[in-house]
Amino acid sequence: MKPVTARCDSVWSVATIRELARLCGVSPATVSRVFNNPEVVNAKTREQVLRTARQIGYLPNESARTLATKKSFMVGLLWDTDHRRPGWRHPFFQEILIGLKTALSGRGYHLLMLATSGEHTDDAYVRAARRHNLDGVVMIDSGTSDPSLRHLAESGVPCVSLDRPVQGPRATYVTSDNVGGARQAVRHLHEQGRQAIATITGPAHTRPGAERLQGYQEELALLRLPYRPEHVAEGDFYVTGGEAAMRRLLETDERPDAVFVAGDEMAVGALRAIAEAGLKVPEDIAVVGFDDIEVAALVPPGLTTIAQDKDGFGAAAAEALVSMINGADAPPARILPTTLVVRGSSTPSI
Amino acid sequence: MKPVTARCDSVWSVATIRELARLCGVSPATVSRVFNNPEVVNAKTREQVLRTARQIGYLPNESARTLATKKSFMVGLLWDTDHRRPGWRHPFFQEILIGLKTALSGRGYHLLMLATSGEHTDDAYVRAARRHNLDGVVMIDSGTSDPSLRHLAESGVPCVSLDRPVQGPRATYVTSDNVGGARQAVRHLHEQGRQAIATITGPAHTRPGAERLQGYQEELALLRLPYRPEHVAEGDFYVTGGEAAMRRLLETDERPDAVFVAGDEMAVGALRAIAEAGLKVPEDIAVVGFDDIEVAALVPPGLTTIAQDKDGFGAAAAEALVSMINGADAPPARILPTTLVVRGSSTPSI
DNA sequence: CATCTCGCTGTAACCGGTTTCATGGACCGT
DNA sequence: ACGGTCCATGAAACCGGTTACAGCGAGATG
Repeated sequence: MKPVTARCDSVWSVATIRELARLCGVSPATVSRVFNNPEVVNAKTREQVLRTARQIGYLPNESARTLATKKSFMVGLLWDTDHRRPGWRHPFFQEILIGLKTALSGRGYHLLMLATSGEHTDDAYVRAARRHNLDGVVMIDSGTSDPSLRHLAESGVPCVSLDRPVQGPRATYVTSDNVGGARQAVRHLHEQGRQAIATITGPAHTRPGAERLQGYQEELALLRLPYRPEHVAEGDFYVTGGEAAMRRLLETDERPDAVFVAGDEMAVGALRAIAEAGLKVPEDIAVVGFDDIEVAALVPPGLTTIAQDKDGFGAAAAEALVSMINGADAPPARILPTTLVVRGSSTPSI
Repeated sequence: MKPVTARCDSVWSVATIRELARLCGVSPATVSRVFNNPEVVNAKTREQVLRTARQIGYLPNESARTLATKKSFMVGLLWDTDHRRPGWRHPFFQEILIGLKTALSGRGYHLLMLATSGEHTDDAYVRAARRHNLDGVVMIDSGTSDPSLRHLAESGVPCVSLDRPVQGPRATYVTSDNVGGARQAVRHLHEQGRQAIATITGPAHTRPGAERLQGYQEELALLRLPYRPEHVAEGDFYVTGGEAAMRRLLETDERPDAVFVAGDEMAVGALRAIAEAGLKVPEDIAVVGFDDIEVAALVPPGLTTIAQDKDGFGAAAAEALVSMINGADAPPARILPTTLVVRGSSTPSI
């Protein structure tokens, strides 16, 4: 017997359905119908049941309900915030989370942030998800081992992944138009008269990192600007990585006069490195970030950035998930458009 | 019949305990024991059951388990992120959330972010919490109506509230030493030679708002500095409120040479208002914030601030909760110490 | 009046676990 | 050979809902 086991003799969930039924002089089945199919039960009985239920504070037990119906009205969030992998302990996802919660909440679904209960195996999350009869799953940073996740996605559970493609009968993903956004950024810098446009990328193995680099390259080509490998520095999506990457860029033979940074956190680091080098933004170097997280607006001179539709992420994820839960096939991936937000870091006029 | 109801014919939760039992030629009871009291079952049978379980991918159904044991290993998060009340859609709580999740996760508890399922009554959260056999509850911004929350707290469910006192047999709260922190801030400003120290407070009806004001007043008195009501401006804990409040302070007859701002978000707004007025930080006005959220380090010239122990919040909340879940009485409130973090906004030397 | 329909309700099985209690056998000492 | 422990296990009730199916009475129809 585990010593941890608790004694919880509280008034937690008082009345059962049978008790309520007895008080009303009806059968449990009728009470159940009052709550699930109100229209099939006689108006008079229905009222009486509802009244009595209110009086004794009856609340249906969701575990029992889930057991019987196999619907939990819970959506799992697979998000490694701890251990080894840096995960995405990133402000962007924190900002998304609330939107996601709100969107799901509005559709009647709870959001379960799963624990791995100590067992740090690769599929701990997946196992936890399956145990709980989750109606669906949202995955943030599916850095979690691909095999087990694929297993999850392929098992038919509705899955929505953020920023990373998944395959499965009921799986889809939502992401921003990273390529297009990067191109917007480069084009904007070019329109400001910049010629030597460098970039700081995310880790190459991440999807957004790769796509934003691709957009950068595409737009350079389109604008017939030369592509210089030494003007590409890889960061880590965080401030320090951006700072380090910027320093490297500043040491190159031909110093860039603009830099597209594939994440606002890194852009803040870049700003810092530039200031440290005694250079001015935007006069000496223009900077454009990506994400439009809160700091972007707050850090002087104001960070021009490619805004991701953060509320859109949550909304799109919730919508796709719920439609699949209701039996629809997996909708195509949602690629959310990005918006250029011009602030002081790219144009002197502001 | 609701049209929303879904068809989920997937391989979700395949095998039942009886099936596994049959395959092993034992009774369901034995299988159950293998997972819950491994030591009481014969080593040989145990191994065989475990092996077979692995083979067929058996996973116990948590709903059934919860139904039988009344333990869900889930902790509810009561957090109004949406509707009317501005709630605390605040970066500080986003930063805390991850710590909380991690701390609970490490102790084997899942975190359930409850939906109010459309019914925007005051006790929607409370009702939702009770239905789910939650082992405990964490409340962020208990702006949710006091009566229903009190009901919850008094019903014996382990409750931990953040930043707001609660009463109940199994209820406690964790908060920062707001009074002490505010005093640190004022003292620090005084040590920098400032004499006219103003303050921007949080909304008066919030606990942290009130306490930080109190600390400000106490320390002024201790330092024998005059208390001027016109040097107290109320903000809303967000950037815009801080900005507006600062403008008001700048219009007062005797312009302050320092300001203690009861929240970093507001402090950023204050910095902006000061810059707008053509004044310099820290030369003309020194600024000290509260929270030490991420922006504090990033906004020039660096915001001196009173750091709250964000990881400590999550850890303390999880610890208190779990101890109560395990049957302990409510531990006394945890008042976390704050730390002065000196950056450029209060001292020219840095 | 017999029968058919329809609206409402009850009976009972079931969802998938846990747990109490009883039991059977092995082993021990006398 | 016998009674007493102890260990390992099984039978069955239970947790609190849902739901297929059957039944019943009232009103409509032939």
